[in-house]
Amino acid sequence: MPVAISPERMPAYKRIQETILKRIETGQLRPGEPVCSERELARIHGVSLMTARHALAGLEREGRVERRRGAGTFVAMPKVHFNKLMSYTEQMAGRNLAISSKVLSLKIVQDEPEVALRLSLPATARLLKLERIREAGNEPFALETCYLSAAEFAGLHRDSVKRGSLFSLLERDFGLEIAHADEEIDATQPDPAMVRLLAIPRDVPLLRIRQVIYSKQGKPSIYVLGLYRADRHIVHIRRFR
Amino acid sequence: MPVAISPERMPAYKRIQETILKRIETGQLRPGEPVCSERELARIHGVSLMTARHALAGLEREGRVERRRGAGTFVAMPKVHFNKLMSYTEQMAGRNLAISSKVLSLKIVQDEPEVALRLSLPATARLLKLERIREAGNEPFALETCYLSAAEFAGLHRDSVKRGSLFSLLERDFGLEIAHADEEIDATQPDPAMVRLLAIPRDVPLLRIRQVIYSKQGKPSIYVLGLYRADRHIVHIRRFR
DNA sequence: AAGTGGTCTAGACCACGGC
DNA sequence: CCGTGGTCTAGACCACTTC
Repeated sequence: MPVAISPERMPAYKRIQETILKRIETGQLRPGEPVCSERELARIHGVSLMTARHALAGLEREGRVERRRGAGTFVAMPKVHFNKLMSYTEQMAGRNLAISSKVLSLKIVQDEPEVALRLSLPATARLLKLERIREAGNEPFALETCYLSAAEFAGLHRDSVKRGSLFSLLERDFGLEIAHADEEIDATQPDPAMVRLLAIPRDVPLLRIRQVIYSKQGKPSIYVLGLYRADRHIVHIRRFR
Repeated sequence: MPVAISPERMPAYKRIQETILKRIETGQLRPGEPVCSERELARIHGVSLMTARHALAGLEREGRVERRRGAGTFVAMPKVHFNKLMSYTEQMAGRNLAISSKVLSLKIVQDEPEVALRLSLPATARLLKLERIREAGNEPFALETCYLSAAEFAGLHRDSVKRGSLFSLLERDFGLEIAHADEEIDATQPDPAMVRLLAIPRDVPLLRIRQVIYSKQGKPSIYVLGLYRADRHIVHIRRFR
Protein backbone atom coordinates (compact mmCIF):
# COMPACT_ATOMS: atom_id res chain seq x y z
CA MET A 1 0.00 0.00 0.00
CA PRO A 2 1.39 3.40 -0.90
CA VAL A 3 2.35 5.40 2.14
CA ALA A 4 0.29 8.56 2.55
CA ILE A 5 2.46 11.61 2.02
CA SER A 6 2.31 14.18 4.77
CA PRO A 7 -0.87 16.12 4.10
CA GLU A 8 1.08 19.37 4.46
CA ARG A 9 2.33 19.62 0.89
CA MET A 10 -0.55 17.71 -0.62
CA PRO A 11 -2.69 19.65 -3.08
CA ALA A 12 -6.10 20.59 -1.81
CA TYR A 13 -7.94 18.59 -4.43
CA LYS A 14 -6.01 15.49 -3.44
CA ARG A 15 -6.76 15.99 0.25
CA ILE A 16 -10.43 16.18 -0.61
CA GLN A 17 -10.21 13.00 -2.66
CA GLU A 18 -8.56 11.16 0.20
CA THR A 19 -11.17 12.17 2.74
CA ILE A 20 -13.88 10.91 0.38
CA LEU A 21 -12.01 7.68 -0.40
CA LYS A 22 -11.51 7.04 3.29
CA ARG A 23 -15.22 7.40 3.90
CA ILE A 24 -15.92 4.97 1.06
CA GLU A 25 -13.39 2.42 2.21
CA THR A 26 -14.51 2.48 5.83
CA GLY A 27 -18.06 1.88 4.72
CA GLN A 28 -19.37 5.21 5.97
CA LEU A 29 -20.31 5.88 2.37
CA ARG A 30 -21.89 2.95 0.57
CA PRO A 31 -22.21 2.35 -3.17
CA GLY A 32 -25.04 4.38 -4.64
CA GLU A 33 -25.12 6.87 -1.79
CA PRO A 34 -24.63 10.54 -2.57
CA VAL A 35 -21.27 12.16 -1.96
CA CYS A 36 -21.14 15.79 -0.83
CA SER A 37 -21.94 18.15 -3.68
CA GLU A 38 -19.29 20.37 -5.18
CA ARG A 39 -20.59 23.35 -3.26
CA GLU A 40 -20.67 21.49 0.04
CA LEU A 41 -17.12 20.25 -0.47
CA ALA A 42 -15.93 23.74 -1.37
CA ARG A 43 -17.49 25.17 1.79
CA ILE A 44 -16.33 22.36 4.09
CA HIS A 45 -12.73 22.38 2.88
CA GLY A 46 -12.55 26.11 2.38
CA VAL A 47 -11.63 25.90 -1.29
CA SER A 48 -13.10 27.32 -4.44
CA LEU A 49 -15.72 25.55 -6.48
CA MET A 50 -13.25 24.70 -9.24
CA THR A 51 -11.00 22.91 -6.79
CA ALA A 52 -13.82 20.84 -5.35
CA ARG A 53 -14.83 20.04 -8.92
CA HIS A 54 -11.30 18.96 -9.76
CA ALA A 55 -11.37 16.54 -6.85
CA LEU A 56 -14.65 14.93 -7.89
CA ALA A 57 -13.67 14.82 -11.56
CA GLY A 58 -10.54 12.88 -10.62
CA LEU A 59 -12.50 10.36 -8.59
CA GLU A 60 -14.90 9.93 -11.47
CA ARG A 61 -12.03 9.19 -13.88
CA GLU A 62 -10.83 6.50 -11.51
CA GLY A 63 -14.32 5.02 -11.46
CA ARG A 64 -14.82 5.56 -7.76
CA VAL A 65 -17.69 7.94 -8.13
CA GLU A 66 -20.46 8.61 -10.60
CA ARG A 67 -21.66 12.11 -11.45
CA ARG A 68 -25.13 12.86 -12.72
CA ARG A 69 -25.96 16.36 -13.83
CA GLY A 70 -28.86 17.83 -11.95
CA ALA A 71 -28.83 14.98 -9.47
CA GLY A 72 -25.49 14.81 -7.71
CA THR A 73 -22.37 12.72 -7.21
CA PHE A 74 -22.72 9.15 -6.00
CA VAL A 75 -20.42 6.40 -4.83
CA ALA A 76 -19.88 4.07 -7.79
CA MET A 77 -20.97 0.46 -7.64
CA PRO A 78 -18.18 -1.89 -6.56
CA LYS A 79 -15.64 -2.22 -9.33
CA VAL A 80 -15.45 -5.31 -11.43
CA HIS A 81 -11.76 -5.53 -12.14
CA PHE A 82 -11.29 -6.28 -15.79
CA ASN A 83 -7.99 -6.92 -17.46
CA LYS A 84 -6.33 -6.81 -14.09
CA LEU A 85 -2.82 -8.19 -13.81
CA MET A 86 -2.68 -10.68 -10.98
CA SER A 87 -0.27 -13.38 -9.98
CA TYR A 88 -1.46 -16.96 -9.99
CA THR A 89 -1.60 -16.76 -6.22
CA GLU A 90 -3.77 -13.69 -6.35
CA GLN A 91 -6.08 -15.14 -8.98
CA MET A 92 -6.66 -18.24 -6.96
CA ALA A 93 -7.25 -16.31 -3.75
CA GLY A 94 -10.80 -15.65 -4.92
CA ARG A 95 -11.57 -19.34 -5.15
CA ASN A 96 -11.60 -21.68 -2.23
CA LEU A 97 -8.90 -23.92 -3.58
CA ALA A 98 -5.90 -24.79 -1.50
CA ILE A 99 -3.25 -23.47 -3.85
CA SER A 100 0.43 -24.20 -3.56
CA SER A 101 3.45 -24.21 -5.77
CA LYS A 102 6.55 -26.31 -6.09
CA VAL A 103 9.85 -24.85 -7.20
CA LEU A 104 11.31 -27.11 -9.86
CA SER A 105 14.44 -25.08 -10.38
CA LEU A 106 15.99 -21.68 -9.88
CA LYS A 107 19.11 -21.09 -11.86
CA ILE A 108 21.03 -18.58 -13.91
CA VAL A 109 20.95 -19.10 -17.65
CA GLN A 110 22.69 -17.37 -20.49
CA ASP A 111 21.57 -19.41 -23.46
CA GLU A 112 18.08 -18.06 -24.11
CA PRO A 113 18.74 -14.92 -26.13
CA GLU A 114 15.14 -14.67 -27.36
CA VAL A 115 14.01 -14.21 -23.77
CA ALA A 116 16.72 -11.64 -23.12
CA LEU A 117 15.49 -9.71 -26.13
CA ARG A 118 11.93 -9.72 -24.80
CA LEU A 119 13.34 -8.08 -21.68
CA SER A 120 15.28 -5.55 -23.77
CA LEU A 121 18.54 -6.99 -22.47
CA PRO A 122 21.63 -7.87 -24.51
CA ALA A 123 21.30 -11.36 -25.96
CA THR A 124 24.13 -12.52 -23.71
CA ALA A 125 22.68 -11.16 -20.48
CA ARG A 126 22.54 -13.49 -17.50
CA LEU A 127 18.96 -14.36 -16.58
CA LEU A 128 17.38 -15.76 -13.47
CA LYS A 129 15.15 -18.62 -14.53
CA LEU A 130 12.53 -19.87 -12.12
CA GLU A 131 10.42 -22.90 -12.93
CA ARG A 132 7.43 -23.67 -10.79
CA ILE A 133 4.56 -26.11 -10.79
CA ARG A 134 1.30 -24.56 -9.64
CA GLU A 135 -1.05 -26.90 -7.88
CA ALA A 136 -4.53 -26.66 -6.48
CA GLY A 137 -5.60 -29.29 -4.02
CA ASN A 138 -2.34 -31.20 -4.59
CA GLU A 139 -3.20 -31.57 -8.26
CA PRO A 140 -0.77 -29.93 -10.69
CA PHE A 141 -2.52 -27.32 -12.79
CA ALA A 142 0.14 -25.33 -14.54
CA LEU A 143 3.81 -24.82 -15.23
CA GLU A 144 5.15 -21.31 -14.97
CA THR A 145 8.64 -20.24 -15.98
CA CYS A 146 9.76 -16.76 -14.94
CA TYR A 147 12.79 -14.93 -16.27
CA LEU A 148 14.36 -11.86 -14.66
CA SER A 149 17.58 -9.95 -15.12
CA ALA A 150 20.11 -11.68 -12.89
CA ALA A 151 21.98 -8.41 -12.42
CA GLU A 152 18.95 -6.46 -11.32
CA PHE A 153 17.47 -9.10 -9.05
CA ALA A 154 20.67 -10.48 -7.57
CA GLY A 155 20.03 -11.96 -4.18
CA LEU A 156 16.85 -13.75 -5.13
CA HIS A 157 17.21 -17.17 -3.55
CA ARG A 158 15.32 -20.39 -3.64
CA ASP A 159 14.28 -20.02 -0.02
CA SER A 160 12.66 -16.64 -0.50
CA VAL A 161 10.87 -17.78 -3.64
CA LYS A 162 9.51 -20.90 -2.00
CA ARG A 163 7.17 -19.08 0.30
CA GLY A 164 4.58 -16.67 -0.98
CA SER A 165 3.97 -14.74 -4.12
CA LEU A 166 6.80 -13.72 -6.41
CA PHE A 167 5.00 -10.46 -7.16
CA SER A 168 4.87 -9.32 -3.56
CA LEU A 169 8.45 -10.48 -2.99
CA LEU A 170 9.70 -8.37 -5.88
CA GLU A 171 7.56 -5.42 -4.88
CA ARG A 172 8.71 -5.56 -1.28
CA ASP A 173 12.37 -6.57 -1.49
CA PHE A 174 13.34 -5.00 -4.78
CA GLY A 175 11.03 -2.00 -4.91
CA LEU A 176 9.67 -3.19 -8.23
CA GLU A 177 6.58 -1.24 -9.18
CA ILE A 178 4.57 -3.32 -11.60
CA ALA A 179 2.49 -1.32 -14.05
CA HIS A 180 1.13 -3.60 -16.74
CA ALA A 181 1.78 -6.72 -18.79
CA ASP A 182 1.42 -7.54 -22.46
CA GLU A 183 0.21 -11.06 -22.99
CA GLU A 184 0.17 -13.43 -25.92
CA ILE A 185 -2.22 -16.34 -25.64
CA ASP A 186 -2.37 -19.43 -27.78
CA ALA A 187 -2.64 -23.14 -27.20
CA THR A 188 -0.48 -26.18 -27.77
CA GLN A 189 -0.50 -29.90 -27.48
CA PRO A 190 1.47 -30.99 -24.39
CA ASP A 191 4.75 -32.71 -25.12
CA PRO A 192 5.63 -35.90 -23.22
CA ALA A 193 7.55 -33.96 -20.56
CA MET A 194 4.50 -31.79 -19.85
CA VAL A 195 2.21 -34.81 -19.76
CA ARG A 196 4.43 -36.25 -17.06
CA LEU A 197 4.92 -33.02 -15.11
CA LEU A 198 1.25 -32.10 -15.03
CA ALA A 199 0.00 -35.69 -14.90
CA ILE A 200 -2.58 -35.06 -17.59
CA PRO A 201 -3.98 -37.10 -20.46
CA ARG A 202 -2.30 -36.48 -23.80
CA ASP A 203 -5.43 -34.98 -25.33
CA VAL A 204 -5.83 -32.07 -22.91
CA PRO A 205 -4.53 -28.98 -24.71
CA LEU A 206 -2.52 -26.38 -22.85
CA LEU A 207 -3.20 -22.68 -22.84
CA ARG A 208 0.14 -20.99 -23.42
CA ILE A 209 0.46 -17.49 -22.05
CA ARG A 210 3.57 -15.42 -22.59
CA GLN A 211 3.72 -12.30 -20.44
CA VAL A 212 6.10 -9.39 -20.55
CA ILE A 213 5.61 -7.49 -17.32
CA TYR A 214 6.54 -3.82 -17.30
CA SER A 215 7.50 -1.59 -14.40
CA LYS A 216 6.03 1.85 -13.90
CA GLN A 217 9.19 3.22 -15.48
CA GLY A 218 8.23 1.36 -18.64
CA LYS A 219 11.03 -1.18 -18.37
CA PRO A 220 10.23 -4.81 -19.25
CA SER A 221 11.20 -6.53 -16.01
CA ILE A 222 9.77 -10.04 -15.98
CA TYR A 223 9.05 -12.54 -18.68
CA VAL A 224 6.67 -15.34 -17.80
CA LEU A 225 5.90 -18.37 -19.89
CA GLY A 226 2.88 -20.18 -18.49
CA LEU A 227 1.33 -23.45 -19.60
CA TYR A 228 -2.09 -24.10 -18.13
CA ARG A 229 -4.23 -27.16 -18.64
CA ALA A 230 -7.06 -25.81 -20.74
CA ASP A 231 -9.72 -27.93 -19.13
CA ARG A 232 -9.14 -26.16 -15.82
CA HIS A 233 -8.41 -22.59 -16.89
CA ILE A 234 -10.37 -19.84 -18.58
CA VAL A 235 -8.93 -16.45 -19.38
CA HIS A 236 -11.31 -13.54 -18.90
CA ILE A 237 -10.78 -10.27 -20.64
CA ARG A 238 -12.73 -7.23 -21.68
CA ARG A 239 -12.21 -5.51 -24.98
CA PHE A 240 -13.37 -2.05 -25.93
CA ARG A 241 -14.64 -0.76 -29.22
CA MET B 1 -18.37 7.77 -37.48
CA PRO B 2 -20.09 10.24 -35.15
CA VAL B 3 -21.45 13.22 -36.99
CA ALA B 4 -19.91 16.50 -35.88
CA ILE B 5 -22.47 18.62 -34.06
CA SER B 6 -22.80 22.14 -35.35
CA PRO B 7 -19.97 24.06 -33.74
CA GLU B 8 -22.41 26.74 -32.66
CA ARG B 9 -23.53 25.14 -29.43
CA MET B 10 -20.34 23.24 -28.84
CA PRO B 11 -18.46 24.10 -25.64
CA ALA B 12 -15.30 26.09 -26.18
CA TYR B 13 -13.01 23.42 -24.74
CA LYS B 14 -14.44 20.90 -27.19
CA ARG B 15 -13.97 23.22 -30.13
CA ILE B 16 -10.34 23.61 -29.15
CA GLN B 17 -9.94 19.84 -28.92
CA GLU B 18 -11.39 19.36 -32.37
CA THR B 19 -9.09 21.89 -33.99
CA ILE B 20 -6.11 20.14 -32.42
CA LEU B 21 -7.35 16.69 -33.37
CA LYS B 22 -7.92 17.82 -36.93
CA ARG B 23 -4.35 19.07 -37.14
CA ILE B 24 -3.12 15.74 -35.81
CA GLU B 25 -5.22 13.66 -38.16
CA THR B 26 -4.30 15.64 -41.24
CA GLY B 27 -0.66 15.21 -40.41
CA GLN B 28 0.00 18.90 -39.85
CA LEU B 29 0.98 17.92 -36.34
CA ARG B 30 3.12 14.81 -36.11
CA PRO B 31 3.72 12.54 -33.13
CA GLY B 32 6.24 14.08 -30.74
CA GLU B 33 5.74 17.59 -32.01
CA PRO B 34 4.67 20.29 -29.57
CA VAL B 35 1.04 21.38 -29.45
CA CYS B 36 0.25 25.01 -28.70
CA SER B 37 0.79 25.80 -25.04
CA GLU B 38 -2.14 26.53 -22.75
CA ARG B 39 -1.44 30.24 -22.95
CA GLU B 40 -1.22 30.24 -26.72
CA LEU B 41 -4.47 28.32 -27.03
CA ALA B 42 -6.18 30.67 -24.61
CA ARG B 43 -5.03 33.68 -26.60
CA ILE B 44 -5.79 32.20 -30.03
CA HIS B 45 -9.28 31.00 -29.12
CA GLY B 46 -10.06 33.94 -26.89
CA VAL B 47 -10.78 31.85 -23.81
CA SER B 48 -9.41 31.78 -20.30
CA LEU B 49 -6.45 29.68 -19.27
CA MET B 50 -8.63 27.23 -17.37
CA THR B 51 -10.65 26.50 -20.48
CA ALA B 52 -7.59 25.90 -22.62
CA ARG B 53 -6.29 23.66 -19.84
CA HIS B 54 -9.53 21.72 -19.78
CA ALA B 55 -9.22 21.05 -23.49
CA LEU B 56 -5.65 19.73 -23.22
CA ALA B 57 -6.44 17.69 -20.11
CA GLY B 58 -9.22 15.95 -22.00
CA LEU B 59 -6.97 15.10 -24.91
CA GLU B 60 -4.39 13.75 -22.50
CA ARG B 61 -6.99 11.47 -20.88
CA GLU B 62 -7.80 10.09 -24.29
CA GLY B 63 -4.12 9.45 -24.91
CA ARG B 64 -3.90 11.79 -27.88
CA VAL B 65 -1.46 14.14 -26.28
CA GLU B 66 1.26 14.01 -23.67
CA ARG B 67 1.87 16.80 -21.20
CA ARG B 68 5.22 17.42 -19.56
CA ARG B 69 5.50 20.01 -16.86
CA GLY B 70 7.93 22.71 -17.67
CA ALA B 71 8.33 21.46 -21.20
CA GLY B 72 5.01 21.60 -23.00
CA THR B 73 2.28 19.51 -24.56
CA PHE B 74 3.18 17.10 -27.34
CA VAL B 75 1.34 14.90 -29.78
CA ALA B 76 1.35 11.37 -28.35
CA MET B 77 3.10 8.59 -30.17
CA PRO B 78 0.78 6.61 -32.46
CA LYS B 79 -1.54 4.58 -30.33
CA VAL B 80 -1.03 0.90 -29.94
CA HIS B 81 -4.57 -0.27 -29.56
CA PHE B 82 -4.68 -2.69 -26.71
CA ASN B 83 -7.68 -4.69 -25.73
CA LYS B 84 -9.50 -3.31 -28.71
CA LEU B 85 -12.63 -5.07 -29.85
CA MET B 86 -12.40 -5.82 -33.55
CA SER B 87 -14.20 -8.12 -35.90
CA TYR B 88 -12.25 -10.86 -37.59
CA THR B 89 -12.36 -8.80 -40.75
CA GLU B 90 -10.92 -5.80 -38.98
CA GLN B 91 -8.21 -7.82 -37.27
CA MET B 92 -7.07 -9.30 -40.53
CA ALA B 93 -7.12 -5.96 -42.32
CA GLY B 94 -3.75 -5.18 -40.71
CA ARG B 95 -2.15 -8.23 -42.29
CA ASN B 96 -1.75 -8.75 -45.97
CA LEU B 97 -3.82 -11.89 -46.08
CA ALA B 98 -6.68 -12.26 -48.52
CA ILE B 99 -9.41 -12.91 -46.00
CA SER B 100 -12.86 -14.17 -46.85
CA SER B 101 -15.68 -15.93 -45.10
CA LYS B 102 -18.21 -18.54 -46.07
CA VAL B 103 -21.69 -18.58 -44.56
CA LEU B 104 -22.47 -22.13 -43.48
CA SER B 105 -25.94 -21.37 -42.21
CA LEU B 106 -28.22 -18.58 -41.04
CA LYS B 107 -31.30 -19.75 -39.22
CA ILE B 108 -33.56 -19.09 -36.32
CA VAL B 109 -33.17 -21.35 -33.33
CA GLN B 110 -35.07 -21.66 -30.10
CA ASP B 111 -33.35 -24.60 -28.47
CA GLU B 112 -30.24 -23.02 -27.05
CA PRO B 113 -31.44 -21.53 -23.78
CA GLU B 114 -27.92 -21.13 -22.38
CA VAL B 115 -27.14 -18.73 -25.19
CA ALA B 116 -30.38 -16.83 -24.64
CA LEU B 117 -29.40 -16.43 -21.00
CA ARG B 118 -26.01 -15.01 -21.95
CA LEU B 119 -27.94 -12.39 -23.93
CA SER B 120 -30.26 -11.71 -20.98
CA LEU B 121 -33.21 -13.00 -23.01
CA PRO B 122 -35.89 -15.43 -21.86
CA ALA B 123 -34.75 -19.02 -22.32
CA THR B 124 -37.40 -19.50 -25.01
CA ALA B 125 -36.45 -16.42 -27.05
CA ARG B 126 -35.96 -16.89 -30.78
CA LEU B 127 -32.34 -16.39 -31.79
CA LEU B 128 -30.66 -15.68 -35.09
CA LYS B 129 -27.80 -18.12 -35.45
CA LEU B 130 -25.11 -17.41 -38.02
CA GLU B 131 -22.34 -19.90 -38.68
CA ARG B 132 -19.38 -18.83 -40.74
CA ILE B 133 -16.06 -20.25 -41.79
CA ARG B 134 -13.28 -17.68 -41.81
CA GLU B 135 -10.57 -18.26 -44.33
CA ALA B 136 -7.32 -16.59 -45.23
CA GLY B 137 -5.83 -17.34 -48.59
CA ASN B 138 -8.54 -19.94 -49.24
CA GLU B 139 -7.42 -21.89 -46.21
CA PRO B 140 -10.02 -22.26 -43.45
CA PHE B 141 -8.75 -20.70 -40.22
CA ALA B 142 -11.70 -20.49 -37.89
CA LEU B 143 -15.35 -21.21 -37.24
CA GLU B 144 -17.45 -18.42 -35.81
CA THR B 145 -21.01 -18.78 -34.62
CA CYS B 146 -22.94 -15.58 -33.85
CA TYR B 147 -26.22 -15.36 -31.98
CA LEU B 148 -28.51 -12.32 -31.94
CA SER B 149 -32.03 -11.64 -30.79
CA ALA B 150 -34.27 -12.56 -33.74
CA ALA B 151 -36.81 -9.98 -32.64
CA GLU B 152 -34.33 -7.14 -32.45
CA PHE B 153 -32.46 -7.90 -35.64
CA ALA B 154 -35.35 -9.04 -37.81
CA GLY B 155 -34.59 -8.48 -41.44
CA LEU B 156 -31.04 -9.76 -41.31
CA HIS B 157 -30.75 -11.93 -44.38
CA ARG B 158 -28.20 -14.27 -45.78
CA ASP B 159 -27.45 -11.94 -48.68
CA SER B 160 -26.58 -8.97 -46.49
CA VAL B 161 -24.42 -11.11 -44.24
CA LYS B 162 -22.51 -12.62 -47.11
CA ARG B 163 -20.74 -9.45 -48.04
CA GLY B 164 -18.66 -7.49 -45.60
CA SER B 165 -18.33 -7.27 -41.87
CA LEU B 166 -21.19 -8.16 -39.56
CA PHE B 167 -20.10 -5.41 -37.20
CA SER B 168 -20.41 -2.64 -39.75
CA LEU B 169 -23.68 -4.11 -41.03
CA LEU B 170 -25.22 -4.03 -37.56
CA GLU B 171 -23.82 -0.60 -36.85
CA ARG B 172 -25.10 0.83 -40.11
CA ASP B 173 -28.45 -0.92 -40.65
CA PHE B 174 -29.57 -1.43 -37.07
CA GLY B 175 -27.96 1.51 -35.34
CA LEU B 176 -26.19 -0.83 -32.97
CA GLU B 177 -23.55 1.02 -30.98
CA ILE B 178 -21.01 -1.50 -29.80
CA ALA B 179 -19.28 -0.56 -26.57
CA HIS B 180 -17.31 -3.52 -25.28
CA ALA B 181 -17.16 -7.30 -25.07
CA ASP B 182 -16.42 -9.71 -22.28
CA GLU B 183 -14.44 -12.69 -23.47
CA GLU B 184 -13.69 -16.10 -22.12
CA ILE B 185 -10.74 -17.89 -23.65
CA ASP B 186 -9.80 -21.51 -23.32
CA ALA B 187 -8.74 -24.28 -25.65
CA THR B 188 -10.13 -27.60 -26.78
CA GLN B 189 -9.31 -30.59 -28.87
CA PRO B 190 -11.15 -30.41 -32.22
CA ASP B 191 -13.92 -32.95 -32.62
CA PRO B 192 -14.19 -34.88 -35.91
CA ALA B 193 -16.64 -32.36 -37.37
CA MET B 194 -14.21 -29.52 -36.72
CA VAL B 195 -11.32 -31.51 -38.15
CA ARG B 196 -13.31 -31.86 -41.34
CA LEU B 197 -14.62 -28.28 -41.47
CA LEU B 198 -11.26 -26.67 -40.87
CA ALA B 199 -9.26 -29.34 -42.67
CA ILE B 200 -6.72 -29.57 -39.89
CA PRO B 201 -4.73 -32.39 -38.34
CA ARG B 202 -6.31 -33.89 -35.24
CA ASP B 203 -3.52 -32.69 -32.97
CA VAL B 204 -3.91 -28.97 -33.59
CA PRO B 205 -5.76 -27.56 -30.58
CA LEU B 206 -8.40 -24.89 -31.03
CA LEU B 207 -8.55 -21.61 -29.17
CA ARG B 208 -12.14 -21.23 -28.04
CA ILE B 209 -13.32 -17.68 -27.50
CA ARG B 210 -16.76 -16.87 -26.19
CA GLN B 211 -17.73 -13.24 -26.52
CA VAL B 212 -20.67 -11.36 -25.12
CA ILE B 213 -20.78 -8.06 -26.96
CA TYR B 214 -22.49 -5.16 -25.23
CA SER B 215 -24.08 -2.06 -26.70
CA LYS B 216 -23.43 1.41 -25.34
CA GLN B 217 -26.71 1.09 -23.50
CA GLY B 218 -25.21 -1.82 -21.59
CA LYS B 219 -27.38 -4.44 -23.27
CA PRO B 220 -25.76 -7.76 -24.24
CA SER B 221 -26.51 -7.81 -27.95
CA ILE B 222 -24.37 -10.45 -29.64
CA TYR B 223 -22.96 -13.73 -28.49
CA VAL B 224 -20.08 -15.13 -30.49
CA LEU B 225 -18.53 -18.55 -30.13
CA GLY B 226 -15.28 -18.72 -32.05
CA LEU B 227 -12.98 -21.66 -32.63
CA TYR B 228 -9.58 -20.73 -34.02
CA ARG B 229 -6.81 -23.07 -34.97
CA ALA B 230 -4.22 -22.37 -32.31
CA ASP B 231 -1.25 -22.76 -34.60
CA ARG B 232 -2.42 -19.77 -36.63
CA HIS B 233 -3.85 -17.45 -33.98
CA ILE B 234 -2.45 -15.55 -31.05
CA VAL B 235 -4.56 -13.41 -28.74
CA HIS B 236 -2.91 -10.20 -27.59
CA ILE B 237 -4.05 -8.43 -24.47
CA ARG B 238 -2.75 -5.96 -21.96
CA ARG B 239 -3.43 -6.25 -18.27
CA PHE B 240 -2.98 -3.56 -15.69
CA ARG B 241 -1.83 -3.84 -12.12
C1' DA C 1 15.55 33.80 -17.28
C1' DA C 2 11.75 32.56 -19.85
C1' DG C 3 8.23 29.55 -20.71
C1' DT C 4 5.62 25.53 -19.37
C1' DG C 5 2.18 22.87 -16.99
C1' DG C 6 -0.08 22.32 -11.98
C1' DT C 7 -2.79 24.34 -8.58
C1' DC C 8 -6.09 27.69 -7.04
C1' DT C 9 -9.46 31.75 -6.34
C1' DA C 10 -14.03 33.97 -6.28
C1' DG C 11 -17.01 34.71 -8.64
C1' DA C 12 -20.64 33.82 -13.07
C1' DC C 13 -24.36 31.72 -16.13
C1' DC C 14 -26.39 27.55 -18.09
C1' DA C 15 -28.87 22.96 -18.55
C1' DC C 16 -30.74 19.45 -16.27
C1' DG C 17 -33.20 16.45 -12.52
C1' DG C 18 -36.22 15.76 -8.92
C1' DC C 19 -39.79 17.45 -6.19
C1' DC D 1 -38.62 25.72 -7.84
C1' DC D 2 -34.07 24.70 -6.03
C1' DG D 3 -29.96 22.26 -6.05
C1' DT D 4 -27.00 19.74 -9.04
C1' DG D 5 -23.17 19.27 -12.20
C1' DG D 6 -21.05 21.62 -16.73
C1' DT D 7 -18.86 25.48 -18.59
C1' DC D 8 -16.25 29.66 -18.17
C1' DT D 9 -13.63 34.07 -16.68
C1' DA D 10 -9.46 36.77 -15.48
C1' DG D 11 -6.55 36.73 -12.94
C1' DA D 12 -2.65 34.49 -9.34
C1' DC D 13 1.50 31.83 -7.52
C1' DC D 14 4.33 27.67 -7.74
C1' DA D 15 7.45 23.95 -9.53
C1' DC D 16 9.56 22.46 -13.16
C1' DT D 17 12.31 22.17 -17.73
C1' DT D 18 14.99 24.12 -21.08
C1' DC D 19 18.25 27.23 -22.63
